[in-house]
Amino acid sequence: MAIDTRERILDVAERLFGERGFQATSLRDITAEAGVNVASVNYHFGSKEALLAEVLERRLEPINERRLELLDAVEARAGDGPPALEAVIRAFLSPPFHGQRVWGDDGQGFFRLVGRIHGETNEDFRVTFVKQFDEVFRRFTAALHRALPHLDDADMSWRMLFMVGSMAFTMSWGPTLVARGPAAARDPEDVLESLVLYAAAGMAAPAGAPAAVAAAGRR
Amino acid sequence: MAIDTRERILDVAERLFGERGFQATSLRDITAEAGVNVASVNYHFGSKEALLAEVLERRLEPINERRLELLDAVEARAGDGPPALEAVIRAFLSPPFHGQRVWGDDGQGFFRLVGRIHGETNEDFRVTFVKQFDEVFRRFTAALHRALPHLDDADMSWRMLFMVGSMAFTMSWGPTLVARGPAAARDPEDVLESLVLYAAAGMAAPAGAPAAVAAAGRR
DNA sequence: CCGCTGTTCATACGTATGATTGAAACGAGC
DNA sequence: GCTCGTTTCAATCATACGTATGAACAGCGG
Repeated sequence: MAIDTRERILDVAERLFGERGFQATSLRDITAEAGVNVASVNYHFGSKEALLAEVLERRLEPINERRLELLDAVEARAGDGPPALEAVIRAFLSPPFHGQRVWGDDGQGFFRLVGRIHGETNEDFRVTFVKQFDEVFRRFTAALHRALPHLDDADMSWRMLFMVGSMAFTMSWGPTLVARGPAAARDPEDVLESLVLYAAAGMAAPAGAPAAVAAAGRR
Repeated sequence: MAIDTRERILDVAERLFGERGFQATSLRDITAEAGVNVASVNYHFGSKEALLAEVLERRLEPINERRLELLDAVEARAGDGPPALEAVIRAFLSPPFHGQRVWGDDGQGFFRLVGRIHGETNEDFRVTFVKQFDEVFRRFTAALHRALPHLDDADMSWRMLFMVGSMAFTMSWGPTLVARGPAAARDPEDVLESLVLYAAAGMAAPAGAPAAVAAAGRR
């Protein structure tokens, strides 16, 4: 049995949090499925919230590292000129799609959890969660600004939100879509490609006019 | 006091579900804040889940109705030709943004709830939730297919998922972004406009090639 | 063989939850 | 002003939760 209690807990927690959500998963569900004692979670992690934090960090850290690596490469390739938009976006979007079963009909685990986490937990946790992405966001915002000089700060913020939204939503609902798939079953790699094309086109769209102007000129 | 217990419960529930999430909000929180008895929820709605369903339906129904109305108008205007892409997308995206305070620094209520709901609750609830959109999805899928004949079914499904993701995410995180706003404070109408432009450009992006081909031709 | 350290265990604590009950209060219609 | 269906209420139910406790256990250096 006891290969590594800690690891077993993390694995099961990742899967269950992903399948049912954080609040809806009890420590007893986790420990029962992992074949360990209830107390072991608090022994190893301190609390349920701390367990969640660790589950996320275990995966997020390498992902964000990889994002920065890829961005470094893209920027190096671009030299002094603006980086290639599609390449920047691919650097941001691809890491979560790699290195793990993304939507095996069972687990999905982390993939789905990340999608889920965006909507869940309290405001405090959101802040903590966002902190993990601080550097990533700064770097990518700067790179995108160079690639898309026609966007002001506000436009850029919103469009990045749109992009992350598509990604998060795909993670959360992708498995559902694939399962009940209306002809949508596809390789994760293809979906990633689709997402990159979509985001790149959206990002590159002409800057929005203020509402008043847009309303006047709309039709 | 008792203007209408039912309505008071719905209002408070909408706000609290939006602020804290479904699971994290207890019936006692709701009833205390609404100034009604705990038992009244079960009396009027039957269960906590049924309350959530009613909260959603109360807002979603008019929104989806409005979507279809707008789509009717767009299609009528197009006659036999393909409908205007941007107009179709605006018909889909605009209704949730209208007719309510969208991100007053307090409430937000429903707006945020809708964003939240996508990540929460169990798989069963998701199915029920999706059902409400059956007709809307069918109609809009068809319209988009006419506007974008170069997309196959799979592409279309995924891109609609991307679009909905941007929308849901904007609803969920928009208030946070605006509050802690890095220069992003903007009129909801402007954000909607931004979102429409982004989605229209993304939707109209060239069809994705299968991964193998894309990988070969990527660089 | 001891005692130490890190881990696992069964079990219990206090609290909070969603739901239910049966009686009280209300209010429209006769 | 009484009646009867509807609505509200305080009180209670069983259950589930996250966490805490203290004993048992294993491995190992001495």
